Amino acid sequence: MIKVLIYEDNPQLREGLTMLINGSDGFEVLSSFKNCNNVVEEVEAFKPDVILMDIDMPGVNGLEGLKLVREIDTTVKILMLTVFDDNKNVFQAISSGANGYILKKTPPGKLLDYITEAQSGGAPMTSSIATQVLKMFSSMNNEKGEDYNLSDREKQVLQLLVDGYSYKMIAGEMYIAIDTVRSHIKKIYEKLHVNSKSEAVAKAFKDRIV
Amino acid sequence: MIKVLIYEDNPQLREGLTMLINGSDGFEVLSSFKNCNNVVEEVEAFKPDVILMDIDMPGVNGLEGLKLVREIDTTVKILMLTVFDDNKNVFQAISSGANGYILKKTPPGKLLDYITEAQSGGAPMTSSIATQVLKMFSSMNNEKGEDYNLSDREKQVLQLLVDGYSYKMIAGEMYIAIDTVRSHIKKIYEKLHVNSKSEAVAKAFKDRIV
DNA sequence: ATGTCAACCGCATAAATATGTTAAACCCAG
DNA sequence: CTGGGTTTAACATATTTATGCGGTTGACAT
Repeated sequence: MIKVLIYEDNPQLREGLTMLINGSDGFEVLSSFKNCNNVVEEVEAFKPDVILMDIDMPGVNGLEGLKLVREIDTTVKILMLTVFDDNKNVFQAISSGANGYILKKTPPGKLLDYITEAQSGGAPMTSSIATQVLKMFSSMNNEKGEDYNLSDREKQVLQLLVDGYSYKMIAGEMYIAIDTVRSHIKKIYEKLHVNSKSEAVAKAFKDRIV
Repeated sequence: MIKVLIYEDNPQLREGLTMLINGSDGFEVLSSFKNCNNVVEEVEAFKPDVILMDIDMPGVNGLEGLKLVREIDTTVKILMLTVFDDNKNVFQAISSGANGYILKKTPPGKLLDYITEAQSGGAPMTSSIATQVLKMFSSMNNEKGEDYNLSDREKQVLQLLVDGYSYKMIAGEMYIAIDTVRSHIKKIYEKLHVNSKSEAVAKAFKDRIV
């Protein structure tokens, strides 16, 4: 018997979900709520296996609720429910520890599958959500920005700058004169189109030069 | 009719997949190969809708094959097939632009669903894979290191430093005196245990304060 | 009421950085 | 062998940054 808790502000949908789940063998809705205002106490009291959590709710919304629950319980499975496959929310939810992310238009039969899947350690996702997740991932690693074609020596200097070295320390580290360090850095600034050390460092991080 | 190309070194499995797919309405296997040695030419010649790509193959393996195909065709759907839900490979594959990642133990019926799903823009994943993907994501964003408990104003100053502002510009932007900016920055340095602007910027990036 | 803390501001000085110009030595490709 | 890029280096100067000290105000908690 999978014990479910529901958070959903729309009364019709809340009732519909409750009936669907309660009417199916092996599932039981412990209770349902229209917001997350007391989510911590409720989860502690009911000890559910799976939580269905709407994203858009008045009061404490689903994303905040998710974080609150995760602070006190890292094992309960949490399925986020939403109408839109909105990039920002998806990212937020999965980095906060949601176990799955499904659209409300999911057919009832599928929903039960998803709950079961979540309960047994899976990560159910509507395929449009999964697509988003993959896109995020590949964009995170493919945007390696322009190639500023820094020379070897310049890359080395930039690396030391990023590590917090002063000109003097770089000169010492690289066995060259401080004026040479200046020369290199000026060249680096030209190539990166910046004009201060901290801008160069920031750019190095952003464009993953380091 | 969804046109499929198969790359799989095991002859039994290759034949099995071909028969399964060819024997189903709406699917057609254009051809199948035991490695990716000529993958570019083959994809260009057959113009498939979906490619089933095994990961472990002698010669050019599936991950390399994936990259090669993506260099010449960014629209064909590529489903990776594997025996293990190995973390490293999953990461590699999705950052190289795979559309889905499924285990070989997937039942035949499901496999056809997955192919259809991929063809229509979805991102089919076995649920164990999906779990991995979510885990990767949350681990990437939860390691935010210590909390340096910067005040609101200090965070704001740090943000502007990261954006490459000088003290003077920050003063202008925040409508405060430059000496106040100095005060804030000194406090920030204390809290972050650094003693230069660029170190602070680097730390801001590393610890995801920004 | 008293203490703490964030936020604000000023003055002074030393150190670091940014910018400019110039130039020798080297290697590589056309 | 000539032009281009890299690496090295020096000199000069203006600006920015780092650090020290000091201070007022207002909010908030004990």
